[in-house]
Amino acid sequence: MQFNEAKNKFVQTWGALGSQWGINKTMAQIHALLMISNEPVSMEDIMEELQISRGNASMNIRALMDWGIVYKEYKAGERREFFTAEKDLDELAVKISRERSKREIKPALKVLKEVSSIEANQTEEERHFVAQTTKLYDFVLKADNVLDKITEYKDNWLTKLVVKIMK
Amino acid sequence: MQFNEAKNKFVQTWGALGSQWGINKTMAQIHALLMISNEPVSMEDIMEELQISRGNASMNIRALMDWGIVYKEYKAGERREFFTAEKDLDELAVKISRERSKREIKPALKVLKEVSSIEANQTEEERHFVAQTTKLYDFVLKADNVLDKITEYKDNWLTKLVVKIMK
DNA sequence: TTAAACTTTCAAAAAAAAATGAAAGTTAAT
DNA sequence: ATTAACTTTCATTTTTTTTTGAAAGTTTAA
Repeated sequence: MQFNEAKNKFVQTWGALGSQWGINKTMAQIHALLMISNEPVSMEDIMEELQISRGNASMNIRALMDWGIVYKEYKAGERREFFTAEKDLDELAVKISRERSKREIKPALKVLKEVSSIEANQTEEERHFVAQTTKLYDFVLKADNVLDKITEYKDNWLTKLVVKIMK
Repeated sequence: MQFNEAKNKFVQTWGALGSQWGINKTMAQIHALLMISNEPVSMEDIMEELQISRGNASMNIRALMDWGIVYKEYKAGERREFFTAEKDLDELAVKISRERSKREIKPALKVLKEVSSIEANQTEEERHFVAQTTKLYDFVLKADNVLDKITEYKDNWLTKLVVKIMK
């Protein structure tokens, strides 16, 4: 396989994986592109490489920066902006975990707490609802905390986790 | 909050959470509905409760069964089919992990292995590509293995994990 | 201060994903 | 073997999500 073919395949695959996990394809592709680039890339180059419009590029780069996994860089004597991705994978995974927890898990937990706290003990149906949503709340809360603890190790959290599990 | 309001809120929230993680809304909503139901539910009832068409209900129930988290049940003397969800949360999480690993992670790993194995050491750009995709392959493989190990505990894996991490 | 070089925004268009519903298929009781 | 009761399929429609591109906004150099 040639370099260009491999590069393209990687970008496409990362994009598809993103979609499957609820991240828009272009956003994942831009991230892929920056991940494998050894130097900062301009918006122009991203547009060119992925064949996307300026608006699309701008919005998705912004989204990646909001996630904290892409950084803006300036080159001396250059007017335009360049972008780089967080290349440390431990750090990348930590940031993605934290964001998803904040944006999606925490709000869901809030709702689970609410709905599991209703006064409803009249019917078997209602009792089951409360029991099940309570279990779910406990489970999700615990999972969220575990994730938090794991990613607190920061450097090499994955390796440290492997060690803990194997012992 | 009333029971019906809470039930509705839970179903909507579970549906939204599904979307954010790449699972179609209706599929997640059907799952939510079955999770909180204390007895098997007919397709008719699912359609009625979620206000969806027969085709939509049928296809998404099928998808949930393919995931192994919803089961078909027969009631004595009843012609039509009823459905129940896997209600054990440890088991549910294990099944979802296994499926996502099989469907998404494993194929991605295959591609990562391919693209990181190209003979490309001419330019700095090519060397960086190989280095980065190799790191990514190692990382994803390790993460996938960790997930596998954790879910092998089966019963109470989450609690057991908490214990391991705290020690 | 002007203007050129660049970025962002957002209404409209396009593309992708999901839902519908009627026809085809299946099952099981008589 | 027939038919009523039910489920599945899939071409078409609808909805949702994503993308475009032109106008507005911003920044910096002269």
